[in-house]
Amino acid sequence: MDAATSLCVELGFAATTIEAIAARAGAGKQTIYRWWPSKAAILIEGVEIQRDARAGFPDTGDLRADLRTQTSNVLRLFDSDFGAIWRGLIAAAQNDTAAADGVRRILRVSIDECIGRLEKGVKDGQLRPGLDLELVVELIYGPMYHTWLLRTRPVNASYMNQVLDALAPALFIT
Amino acid sequence: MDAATSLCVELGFAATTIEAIAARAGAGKQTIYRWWPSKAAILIEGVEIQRDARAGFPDTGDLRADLRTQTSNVLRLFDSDFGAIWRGLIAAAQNDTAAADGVRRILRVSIDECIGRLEKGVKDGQLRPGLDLELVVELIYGPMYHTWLLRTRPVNASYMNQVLDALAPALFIT
Amino acid sequence: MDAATSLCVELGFAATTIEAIAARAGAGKQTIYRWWPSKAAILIEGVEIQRDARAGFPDTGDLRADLRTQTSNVLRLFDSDFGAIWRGLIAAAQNDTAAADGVRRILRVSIDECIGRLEKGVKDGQLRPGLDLELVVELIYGPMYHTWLLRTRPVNASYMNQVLDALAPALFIT
Amino acid sequence: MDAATSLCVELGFAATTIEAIAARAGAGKQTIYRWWPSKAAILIEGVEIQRDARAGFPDTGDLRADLRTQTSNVLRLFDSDFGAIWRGLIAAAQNDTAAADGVRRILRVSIDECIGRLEKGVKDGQLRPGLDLELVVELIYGPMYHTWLLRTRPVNASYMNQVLDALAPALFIT
DNA sequence: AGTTAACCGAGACGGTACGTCGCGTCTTGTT
DNA sequence: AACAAGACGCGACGTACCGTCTCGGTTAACT
Repeated sequence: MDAATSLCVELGFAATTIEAIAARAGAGKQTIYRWWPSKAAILIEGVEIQRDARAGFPDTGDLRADLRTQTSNVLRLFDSDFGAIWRGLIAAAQNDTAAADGVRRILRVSIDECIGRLEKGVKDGQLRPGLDLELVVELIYGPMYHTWLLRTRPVNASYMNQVLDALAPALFIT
Repeated sequence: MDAATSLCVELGFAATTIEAIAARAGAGKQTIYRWWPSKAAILIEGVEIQRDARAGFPDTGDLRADLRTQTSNVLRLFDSDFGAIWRGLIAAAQNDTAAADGVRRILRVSIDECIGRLEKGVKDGQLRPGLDLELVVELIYGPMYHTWLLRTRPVNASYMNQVLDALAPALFIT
Repeated sequence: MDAATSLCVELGFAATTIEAIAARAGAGKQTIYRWWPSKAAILIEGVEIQRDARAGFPDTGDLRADLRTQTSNVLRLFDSDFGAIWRGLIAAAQNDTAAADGVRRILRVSIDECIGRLEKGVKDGQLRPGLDLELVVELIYGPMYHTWLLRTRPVNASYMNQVLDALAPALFIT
Repeated sequence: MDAATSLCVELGFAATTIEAIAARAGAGKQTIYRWWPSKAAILIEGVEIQRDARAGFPDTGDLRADLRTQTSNVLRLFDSDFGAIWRGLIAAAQNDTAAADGVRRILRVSIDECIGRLEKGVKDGQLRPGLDLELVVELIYGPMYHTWLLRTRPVNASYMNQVLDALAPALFIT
């Protein structure tokens, strides 16, 4: 009954209760507990399913442009209903090991997709060789998450362009 | 009654209740509510007081070394009791505007301190001129928070050295 | 600050708090506690003062008529604001010895006034001699309080006339 | 959980809290609230159950003797644990409509039992015909409740004998 | 006239109980 | 057999008052 993610969108993560999810889903609480150990687990599964539906990393041959496209897509996602849920899950992960595992599992896939594209960039002679690509992902997405989670200033496409431009001398060839 | 931060350290942010804080502090619940609107507010005040006690940014004249020193100090802090509280506050900030304001207020000071040191670095000819220094802070601390909050891999001094080294071509002169 | 009896009238005895009395009286709570040990004590004093203002038992020479007049007056009192307070005090007296003393003190005066009139009735040859007059008071007022406190049916002047008529063979001479 | 009436006996009505009742009953507070709206409601139900267990009015054929027996029984009850609870309930009824309804409901049964016996007394030619029997009940029990609730003097069997003797000319034949 | 003490309003304090909410477990009746 | 429905023991919530306790500020009395 992932239609219960709707509650999370309507009321926010914190105000979403398992009781309400069960009621909204027309299910008994027990049934919920039979399938998921916690509220976070339900939403993680929801996110994973939705994620599988969404496709991978763009590849037009121009790495820098693709990174711009992809970060812009991610930001659009963060601005949508998904953003509220993702925020809540990251928050939950700070106090709940299981949630942290779920969050990490979700991120792993996205990071690996990104790393895959970066590897192609190296092959294409667009990305400096010898870089720890996991680190490159963090250099790019770190500022985004920092600004998005800590709300120090608005995060949008132009912000990410600034980030990518600033990182350019460190990452890209010519 | 900031000695109630001890509970947060012992039990974690989520398991810390205002009831327990009051009991530990030998105070009535009402007294707590008279002074702070929420658990987060108490801890934010505690963090701010402690922060005021701690000093500012190192300045040896060598910007890169100072950044290494400072990030290393911050990481040590994150590994200490403070880390658990800070984690909890950032989590709370995701679902609570007031907490978010407090977190932002705390961060602002640290960021401004960092920006101050970066400005000196520009004057000293160690940092590239023309950079948005707020952005530079995010380039440096973004990866740190990303990795620390999302727990994708361990964060330690050597990790931050990697980050600074990777950023070097983008930030530093020669 | 017996103007605080107004609160009792407005909100009922149970909902009247010493805090509210103090606020309404424009006094500090401490000042209230300096003068009275409890809410009941305040109201008892208020009742006593008001009682002293009201006069005694009617005496037209016709005992039966006087009893009708007096019971009717009492009932009118019970229907007024005083009734609500008196009800509350009697209730409080069930769980509070001090309140019980106050209630008994107030009643004593009224009962003695009634007994005084009854004694005159004996002298006048209207009341059977040899009766325990305290008991006679109870025979008359007992049904009234029973019906008023337990609310088994409406109490009004005609009810009291029935009571007096029914008691007549037991009390009055011809 | 009528075993919670024990608390009322031990501590008195006023000092009995729903919290303590729940604890003593080994139940959650919510469970108490699910079944009864207030402390008074619990005790009323307890009294009603106990009342159903106790039998009705004695009938030896001698009305006056039966009234003596019954009032004496009632007084013994008032002196027992039940007395404390009944006192508290009558007190509560003064400020609480629901409690008043409960008290009235309980009384109704007893009054009707008494009226039943009085009717037989009329048939047997022991009680004056033409009396409002409801009123007769009040003439008998009114003094008892008056004296018991207002504590103007001790109530005991000999007191009730005095009452019945005094009422005799008004009520009984020969 | 200046100082001092008593008393006051205001309201913070440590508590206790309130009535509500949601937890995770359990029982019951239905399909 | 799995399910919805929801009761259950529990624990924390945030609120209301309790009775006690400082606080300043204002009188009033007495040097």
